[in-house]
Amino acid sequence: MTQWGIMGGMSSQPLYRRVADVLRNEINAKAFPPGARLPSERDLCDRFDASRNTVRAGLNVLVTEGLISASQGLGYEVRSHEVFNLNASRFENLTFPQNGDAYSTDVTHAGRRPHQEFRVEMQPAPAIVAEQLRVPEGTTTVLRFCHRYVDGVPWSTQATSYPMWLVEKAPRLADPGDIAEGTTRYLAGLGVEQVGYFDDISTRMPTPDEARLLQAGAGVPVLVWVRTGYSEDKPIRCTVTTFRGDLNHMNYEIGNIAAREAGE
Amino acid sequence: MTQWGIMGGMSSQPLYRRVADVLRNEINAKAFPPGARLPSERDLCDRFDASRNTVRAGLNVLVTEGLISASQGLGYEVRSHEVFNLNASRFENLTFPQNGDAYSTDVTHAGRRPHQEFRVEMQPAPAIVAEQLRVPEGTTTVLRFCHRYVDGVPWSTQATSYPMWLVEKAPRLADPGDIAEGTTRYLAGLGVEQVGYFDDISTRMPTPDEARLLQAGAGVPVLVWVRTGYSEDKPIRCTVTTFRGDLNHMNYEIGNIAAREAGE
DNA sequence: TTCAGCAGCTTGTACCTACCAGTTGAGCCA
DNA sequence: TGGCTCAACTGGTAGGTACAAGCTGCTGAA
Repeated sequence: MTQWGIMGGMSSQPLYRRVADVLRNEINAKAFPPGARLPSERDLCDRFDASRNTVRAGLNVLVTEGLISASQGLGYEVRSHEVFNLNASRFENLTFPQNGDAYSTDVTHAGRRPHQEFRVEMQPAPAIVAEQLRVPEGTTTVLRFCHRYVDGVPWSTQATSYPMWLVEKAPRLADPGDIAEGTTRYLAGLGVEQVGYFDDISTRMPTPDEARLLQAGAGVPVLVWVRTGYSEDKPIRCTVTTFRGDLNHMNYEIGNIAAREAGE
Repeated sequence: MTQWGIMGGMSSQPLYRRVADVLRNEINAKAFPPGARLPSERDLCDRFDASRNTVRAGLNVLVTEGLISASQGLGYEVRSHEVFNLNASRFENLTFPQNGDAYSTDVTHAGRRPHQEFRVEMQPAPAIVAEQLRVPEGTTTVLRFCHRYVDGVPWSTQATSYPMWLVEKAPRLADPGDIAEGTTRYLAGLGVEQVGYFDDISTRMPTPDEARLLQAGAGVPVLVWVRTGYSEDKPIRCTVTTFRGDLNHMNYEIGNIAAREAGE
């Protein structure tokens, strides 16, 4: 048996790291293509002449990196990524608002099946939202929640807050269920026109709640997209969207990129 | 001693998860504020009546979530986040190009100390870049690398690829070192004007190399920002920037948000 | 007074065992 | 044939041990 801490001499890396490195290289070299299963922990123990704990530590590195996922009874599987591109600068185009909501048309257009669940609540505004809407923290706002799925897979969760002064003008915001023509259109019909947005994009590891909702395994970060919509004189809404980072990219088009479309 | 698998009865959660949950709540409730040190593993063993392995498994959950970081000999510390906002829609403003490079002015403006290291190489274009520049994969391009620091902390790595036809027109692109007036200006002076951008933003866990370069501990995802610049008729450059996700947000301003600036 | 070195703390790596729990397929019985 | 059980795999959780290695402060010698 290998003695502790003596190390092969040729390598100063800890054993569990070497396990991770070797497997990572094999995965990247497509020796284990996406969807393939790795050998079992016990097999890897034999191969690397290491204990099960050490092999597990190595595999855990790859799980944390989002390269593989583990399931009890089945083994370790190489993750595959099929990303969805969200064009955020065209998403709710100011000059050409679509009928209905932008998400459904976008997903359907990509040949995939959208599904969404709505929920409406009145809640005190969290700090980040309050700051964007320029109301005191804790002020009541109307929150429209939305869980979105693509082909049955949880895709994103969205929560839009509207300040109370706007809800008084536009009472249907507080109705449960979707607003068929789209909220942007509904508000425009009432004389409240969105003339601009401010977007803030960040990333972090999901909270346990988010990981459960989005079915994001360990090693999958989330993209957090905060969009604040403005009328001529003040902010009118703040939408916080949380995406699974392994499934989504965000795109922005700035200026004239006619050359891009021409070439495609 | 607690017998294996029998569980306290009141809780079906594994012990290591309860350890993680309790500590996470205490951290979020500021019982351990950012920068504070957690009790040592041995102390936590006593507190939770668990083995060191189990406590370590619980702490590892929080490390993976990016909430805490560990250092040998010192203990576990609660991470603090001071984020830097990068205004990507103003960053290289098409109508008001700044003198010098945008990053330095942006960072200096925030009252912080910028530092960057340049490197120039000729390399075959990787698949993603080749697709954006619309040249065959593996075609030689000029790559300008840049490692950026803020207050001495590694902040981002940037790699800009220029197609060879452009380098023939603009030979200084292949010179080592910075281009003082900014590459955008230099190119504009040669009649190659950038009229638009396409941005692609994604997130993932860093590769081991990236984690080393950015000094990103476990549980810190990276933001990957791919900006392709277009002239009137074709793509002229592709910049891939990799940020530490815990230190950076990206902002976009779309349409008229005069109301935002007015209120600040 | 200064500083080298050690004691005593911390986490890191590595090994062992034992048992729980999910998945699958072989094989038996109705 | 259909359906059930069970054995044999998979990873998940939990306990233990030992020693390596990084950090800090005390202590004693120069």
